[in-house]
Amino acid sequence: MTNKEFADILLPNVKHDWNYYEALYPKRNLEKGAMVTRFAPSPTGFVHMGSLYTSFAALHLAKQTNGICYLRIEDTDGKRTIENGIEGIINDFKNLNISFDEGCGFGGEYGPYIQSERKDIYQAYAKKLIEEDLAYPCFCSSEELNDIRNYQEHKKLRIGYYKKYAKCRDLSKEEAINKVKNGESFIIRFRSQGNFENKIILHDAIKGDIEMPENDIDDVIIKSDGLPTYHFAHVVDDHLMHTTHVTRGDEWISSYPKHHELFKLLNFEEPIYAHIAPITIKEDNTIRKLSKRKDKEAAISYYHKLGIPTEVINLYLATIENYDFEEWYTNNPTLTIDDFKFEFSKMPIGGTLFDMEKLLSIAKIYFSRMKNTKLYERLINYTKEYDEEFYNILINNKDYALNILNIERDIPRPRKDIASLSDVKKEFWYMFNDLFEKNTDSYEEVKACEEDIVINYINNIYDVNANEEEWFNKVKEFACNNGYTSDKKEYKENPDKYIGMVATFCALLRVIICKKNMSPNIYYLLKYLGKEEIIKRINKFYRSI
RNA sequence: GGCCUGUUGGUGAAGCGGUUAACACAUAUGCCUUUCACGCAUACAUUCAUGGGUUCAAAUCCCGUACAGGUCACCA
Repeated sequence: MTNKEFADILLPNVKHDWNYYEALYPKRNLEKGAMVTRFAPSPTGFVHMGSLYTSFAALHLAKQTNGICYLRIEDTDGKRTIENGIEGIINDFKNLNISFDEGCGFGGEYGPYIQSERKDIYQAYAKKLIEEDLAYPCFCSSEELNDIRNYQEHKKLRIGYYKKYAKCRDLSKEEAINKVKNGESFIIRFRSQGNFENKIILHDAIKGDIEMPENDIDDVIIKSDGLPTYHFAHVVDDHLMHTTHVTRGDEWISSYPKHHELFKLLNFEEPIYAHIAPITIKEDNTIRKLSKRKDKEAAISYYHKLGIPTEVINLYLATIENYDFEEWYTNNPTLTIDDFKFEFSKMPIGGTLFDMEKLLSIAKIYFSRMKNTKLYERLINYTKEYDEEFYNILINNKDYALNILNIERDIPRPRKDIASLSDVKKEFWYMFNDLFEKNTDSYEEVKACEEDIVINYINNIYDVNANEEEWFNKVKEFACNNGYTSDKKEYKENPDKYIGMVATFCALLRVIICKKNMSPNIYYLLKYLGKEEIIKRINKFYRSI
């Protein structure tokens, strides 16, 4: 029996031979240096921080080299695939405004991009290996495999299906065919040519050179359901789709020797690998990968609810992805992530602890650079979904709201007190009369003078049309004539002679207006509120003390 | 147990044989200011997990130890 006949019996329903697929997927016509990358998730859940982080690198590198980044679905394990998993992933990316150049849900010439639809392709290449005597059927049951394993463990041997422990490796074709005819189920393993004593080197784009032993394990390539294992699918797909750079989690490093050998046995050119360290989290003093199941901050929806835009998440991911991104970003306030040149060599080698505080601080910078019109627009979209009351107020008072949002914003060093869209209300609620009336917070502590003084100031001194400098000079003059001083030294020496400093008077005005000791420049607050409302608030304040 | 990786302040992180050990977040104090914020300044690693070795010189190179992480499936 020839090897070809043997292969035909083992894998009988293969439509095409591997040469067909080689011709079907010709080399890509891209400019020199263009990277072809991919993001290849399993459809086991929604897109989260971790997947975003990994896809982020692939997307950026492809984009900045005028290459291609595609989306491939790795669903060769039917048991783990969840319902609507594939649609879920595609929708998540679309909602995040992330678009792949090609792939599942995005079109392209190198599909199908769903592995379960590529069964014939994998089998064609498995047949090639069988024909070349580089793969063979294995009939071992899981019990037998366990026995081998236990024996190896007991004898403190290296664990695995290799050399003399590979029971089916030396089965003759006839023996194998008999078993097939008896209806015994089988899988296909590749016949490793490696030697554990030899060393190979993984030239990783992120981690540098890593030396490890050559693979000598006859790993499974086709499972009993006819679908490939990850290892085989990876090698076949990335060859056929002409991936130049494989970005994936660093948990794959230890299977590199297998992949290396498969590329060699199949005579494929090996891509460059970039193994990405995970984003981690500390729990009970141990460090583990950020988990979409356990960690609320892993879910993108968590940020959506808070009103933290995806751009902020991207900025955060960029700062951990390349160590010099953050500095670049602060020095280039007008540029965006797309203008930054990412490099594999600047990615972290070890896992990075997730830092919410850092993310929020990035959010503050992001919002501080945003124009009031854009902020308003974002706010409308956000409150429409999460805060109907505020939404209506914003819609009905657009120009006013725009003014409020612009306080200390359109200046060289804008305030940084908004980290999320939900913070806007927390920051500015008191500037909306409806919200102020409803508010039940108590006034923060402040040193008050007689009510008459404040009323007198508003009625007779305060001028809505004054500019900031005139306004302040008048406040100062008025305060000094009414028991306050502007002389710090003098005040320190004779504190009892005065109600306080000019600052004390301003603090009083602030608390009267917004109940809080912290707010943007009072000049603007007074101006936008108007005399009538200010007087109302003064009355309210003095009634409360 | 085998194989692989990492260990620099509260956190991230630069550093690649000679530096006062960058920078950012956080924290604290001070200055500025009408308040808060912004901004500015200062403080926070006498030292780079640890023990040895190489060297005139080591966070940086080598070896051991400890700790942490990954991986050893018909899961990806």
